[in-house]
Amino acid sequence: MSQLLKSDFYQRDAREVAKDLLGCVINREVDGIRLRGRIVETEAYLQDDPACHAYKGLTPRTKAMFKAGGISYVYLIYGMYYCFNAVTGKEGNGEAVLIRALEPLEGLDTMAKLRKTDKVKNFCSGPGKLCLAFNIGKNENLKCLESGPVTISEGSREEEIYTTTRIGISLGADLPYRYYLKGNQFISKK
DNA sequence: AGAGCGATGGCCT
DNA sequence: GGCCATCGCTCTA
Repeated sequence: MSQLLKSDFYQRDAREVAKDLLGCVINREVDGIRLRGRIVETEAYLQDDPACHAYKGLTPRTKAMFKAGGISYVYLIYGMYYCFNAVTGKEGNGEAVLIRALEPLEGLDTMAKLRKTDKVKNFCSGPGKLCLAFNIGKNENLKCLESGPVTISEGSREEEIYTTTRIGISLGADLPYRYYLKGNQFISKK
């Protein structure tokens, strides 16, 4: 079993963490079954960035973002989907990395049930999809990424990193804060 | 392959 | 009351 990422990994600029998370592995247990997925697509959100939930300051929803890096920030979007973020930076900085897509590694049968599809490429190829596949919801908000219930461990990356603008936002749409692995089949969008 | 759109609920003004 | 860091279905081609 490879090493879990430590808090100092997360307590850096979200853009650096977003790139370094590519190739790392998310671990989760659902009904005694181990689920693992390799991170292949991320987006960085910074406090001085108008697309960031923390842009307007601390609110009940965004309090996780202002804590020290190394915990989760999970929120509900469009009334029906959750998005999973790794909080980054020092305490008091409102920033995080959105995990947008995973390459399924282990527990594919469970993912198929949770996603109600047999198409592996459709299991985790989007932020809402991967939360369904890993059964991540509001209970997983504000949790330590080293102790769980969701953890992230070191991985390997041989692919080149592509950098583009972020998906699904209007403000800050020109900022190049989206990162993904070149040629990977499990990203949400080219 | 791609555009359009409805579902659905919490947060914030 | 308006706005979403989305998804899957339908329609057109």
